[in-house]
Amino acid sequence: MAAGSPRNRVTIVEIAAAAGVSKSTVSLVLKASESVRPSTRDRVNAAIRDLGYVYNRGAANLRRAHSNMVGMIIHDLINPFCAELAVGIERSFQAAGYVPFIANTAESPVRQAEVIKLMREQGVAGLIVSAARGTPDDALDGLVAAGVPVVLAMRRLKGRRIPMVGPDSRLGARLAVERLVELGHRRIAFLGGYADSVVRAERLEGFRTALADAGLDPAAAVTAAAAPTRDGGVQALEMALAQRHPPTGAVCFNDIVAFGVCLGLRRKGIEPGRGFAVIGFDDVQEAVHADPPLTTIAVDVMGLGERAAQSVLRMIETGRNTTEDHIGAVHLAVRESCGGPLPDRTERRA
Amino acid sequence: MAAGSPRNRVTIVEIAAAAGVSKSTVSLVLKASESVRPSTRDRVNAAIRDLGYVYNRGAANLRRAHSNMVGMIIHDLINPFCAELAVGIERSFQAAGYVPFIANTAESPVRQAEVIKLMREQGVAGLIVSAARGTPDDALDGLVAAGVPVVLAMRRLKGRRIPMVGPDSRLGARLAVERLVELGHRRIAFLGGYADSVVRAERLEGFRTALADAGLDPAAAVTAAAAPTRDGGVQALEMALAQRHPPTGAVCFNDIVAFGVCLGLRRKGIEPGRGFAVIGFDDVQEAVHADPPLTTIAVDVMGLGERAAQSVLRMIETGRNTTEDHIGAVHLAVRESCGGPLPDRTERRA
DNA sequence: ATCGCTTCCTAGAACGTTCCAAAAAACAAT
DNA sequence: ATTGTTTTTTGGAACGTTCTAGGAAGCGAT
Repeated sequence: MAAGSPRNRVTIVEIAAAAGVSKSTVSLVLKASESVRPSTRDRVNAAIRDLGYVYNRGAANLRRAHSNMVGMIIHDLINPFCAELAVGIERSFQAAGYVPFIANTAESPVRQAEVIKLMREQGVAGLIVSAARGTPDDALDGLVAAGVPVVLAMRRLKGRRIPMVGPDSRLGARLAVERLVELGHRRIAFLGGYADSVVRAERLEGFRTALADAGLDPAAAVTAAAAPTRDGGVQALEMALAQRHPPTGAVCFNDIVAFGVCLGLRRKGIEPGRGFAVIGFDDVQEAVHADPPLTTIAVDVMGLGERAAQSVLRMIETGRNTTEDHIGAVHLAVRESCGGPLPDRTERRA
Repeated sequence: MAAGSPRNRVTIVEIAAAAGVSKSTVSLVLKASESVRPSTRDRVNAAIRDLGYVYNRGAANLRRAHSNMVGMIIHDLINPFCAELAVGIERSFQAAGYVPFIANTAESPVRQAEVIKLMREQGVAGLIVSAARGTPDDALDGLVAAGVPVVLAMRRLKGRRIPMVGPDSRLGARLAVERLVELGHRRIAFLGGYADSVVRAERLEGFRTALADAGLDPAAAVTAAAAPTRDGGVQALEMALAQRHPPTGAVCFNDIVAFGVCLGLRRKGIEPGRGFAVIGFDDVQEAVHADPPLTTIAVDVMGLGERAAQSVLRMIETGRNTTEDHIGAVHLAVRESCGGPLPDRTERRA
């Protein structure tokens, strides 16, 4: 029967004794080896069931080349975009027979360093890191030097050849600008995101070149940095509207900022989508349910997560470190927050 | 210098050799023992730094009574409420020197069983489980029989004496009803949540007794079950409004449902807070930023998470299993979605 | 019977820590 | 110097697996 006295686990040797075989045989049964006679296998499995045996991975990892544990370090789990990313990654690892563990750093590089240390001590076979803001560029050097496969998500580390997966920020920003230009806007702002953010720099670059290509002056465009939060969106909007020639539409750093911008507009009596066009970035699940539904750059987060997981798995299995990035496709999901005609159905994701 | 050939880790013995001491001494230094002479300690630490030693918890756990790893199993990480809970729990464990790992089950009991098995194999010292919908009542029996400290979050398991932490659902629902009654509402609905949900049953019970205490007929009140999502909120609202005597206000299963209800109202040309009163439950971070800002039952998620972590830690440290529940305090956060006068400042959390 | 060949099973040495018991070193008091 | 006491240090046996090499059983052919 189940049980077993608490605090004294059943081991492989006890199973061996109960089944009348050696511990080696039990080990073979555990890894579903071909070369053990069916009758023996059944006897062992019965003992495993009867004694309530629990496999001890810690002990096993001591002998094996690498564990089956992988880690994902997320810079802000409360952010729905990150949560979706984490879940996408987790799913792929799970499917591949690895055990994924999530840790949150809440944008603290200090905390991140601790978590990385702990993951290493725990013996992770690979790691996906969505780096906290202000992460020093050498934060992962130890890990990489030790040969642990690492893939960065979203945020790059300067001067390091660590593979990275993320959406095509430049193209996304360009698509947003093109849409607004098409709708007749001439004064377009870029709102939100921390000024020191690498991702923001990329989106801003796409924004500016698209503006130039459309014959507009990038230097004249309002760009307001602010925290990538709803509050930040409100602030950025206020900054933008306080200009001499306020913009008539905005590309936002991400959806959360866009929500804030919509909120700020309403507070000023302006209806998003009618008096002012708003486009977000990411296409989080709420975007389609927002009021008004948010026009945004859809990035297929889950797909990005799967891709990151695949990269790590490949590195683990081949033992070789890729340096190849994966820039995910993006597309414009047209909804109501930017005005203009709508597509046939309000779409969601590719 | 850093490095060390990949795939061949530095061990305690090598540190010992480098520092000219025995491995026992290195072990003592690692656990910051008092009884090692400072000069020796420094020598060892220098060797640790120079050789790039990484502690191997797997090996250590083999000898020790229990590991320092704790697990949290969350039924839906994409749900902001759950994410906030997870982060709160994580923080407490971290502060106590334990290593918390998050796993998401996406409401799948099958997945949950796998995850629990993996956590056990990994040798967790304790576990916090926010059970997936449809979890069989015996899902944790093995864990409990083996003496692993477990605390349930939010959802109880029938017929088991496993401690649980969660908000005071009955009181919360009552506070919401009392508010609406105070504002003059007579036909109040309860919207959203799966019909088979234990949490919903509790909230519904509080809703009904409060209604009865206010002299209203609980049996006459509309209660519409639906998925606890924005879409579910929209559906539940439609059901409610289709009644012969439609309600004039609603207590919602949670904030997400409430957001859906607000959305549905707008689509019908009704302004939440003016034509129809909406009260949510949980007070997720978005509630205060929603449009209109959501009146809701604030539950202090982070506090709940901390409390859950404390319980597990106590069980780990004392080796005894509590069976004591913790029902967290709740209070009404009055904002605009229910109409009526506002407090001085739009508040957030206790 | 003995020999080869499979097929199935096993002893025992790892793996990197912790911890007990006891040795060695350091110091203080004679 | 010797002794006693306290402070430091150490050998070596665990812990629960995996894995290599080889042993035992079974079986058909000589």
